[in-house]
Amino acid sequence: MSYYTYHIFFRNLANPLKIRIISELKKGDKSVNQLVRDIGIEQSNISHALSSLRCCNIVTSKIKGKARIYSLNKKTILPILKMIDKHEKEFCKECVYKKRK
Amino acid sequence: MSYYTYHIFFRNLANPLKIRIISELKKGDKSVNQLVRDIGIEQSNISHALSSLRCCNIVTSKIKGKARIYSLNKKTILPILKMIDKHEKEFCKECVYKKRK
DNA sequence: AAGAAATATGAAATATAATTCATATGAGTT
DNA sequence: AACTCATATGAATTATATTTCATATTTCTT
Repeated sequence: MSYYTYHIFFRNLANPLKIRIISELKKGDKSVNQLVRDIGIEQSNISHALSSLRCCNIVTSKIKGKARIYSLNKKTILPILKMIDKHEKEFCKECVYKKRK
Repeated sequence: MSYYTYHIFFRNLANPLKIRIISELKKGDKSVNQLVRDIGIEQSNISHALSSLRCCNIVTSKIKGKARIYSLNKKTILPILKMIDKHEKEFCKECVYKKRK
């Protein structure tokens, strides 16, 4: 696969807001407004983030009335995040960066 | 796990040069100079990238004579990259971004 | 069809990350 | 200890990504 593809995909996971959105969508499907409320970040910002997640099929969406409901592509994303958790436990017991923030 | 941790980890995979390095190290362990030659990017640039990969334990290193030999942490990285390949085949048959570059 | 609610989009401003260049450090050699 | 080769590091520059703000679309409601 091209380096560019990885780049585009992982850029989404390298962004705290996008990870935050993913984490909200783990709990269940949500509209943009619900995400705005739950995360406390302004709407256009959330929309931009969603559009980037959508373009890699990390999330999908469907229209419901006036709203657009977003769902997480759990099949791909959950195992990847789980792997990183495992990696961290195994290899990053006392990494420096864990101390920040 | 903290959003910050994901951020730090995935930033490495969201960078074409770092992915390039990972891809070289798949083939086998290499010194900095070997990477410089094989990738054709200047030394300090490679070193900066390696330092960032090292800090997440995506690569490890050991000294051998004057050189420092880098190895890929295959246990974590190979399955993750494989997953993305699979994700792309399954969900991104005609994504727009694939047309670029 | 006019208005309102929900979301998306574009462009400018800002923040963050990558690259470059000069130089430091460290390990082997003479 | 001085020299050389290999690598690392810091700071400035440059490139890239994110945020913000204004506004456009879309769909429902009346």
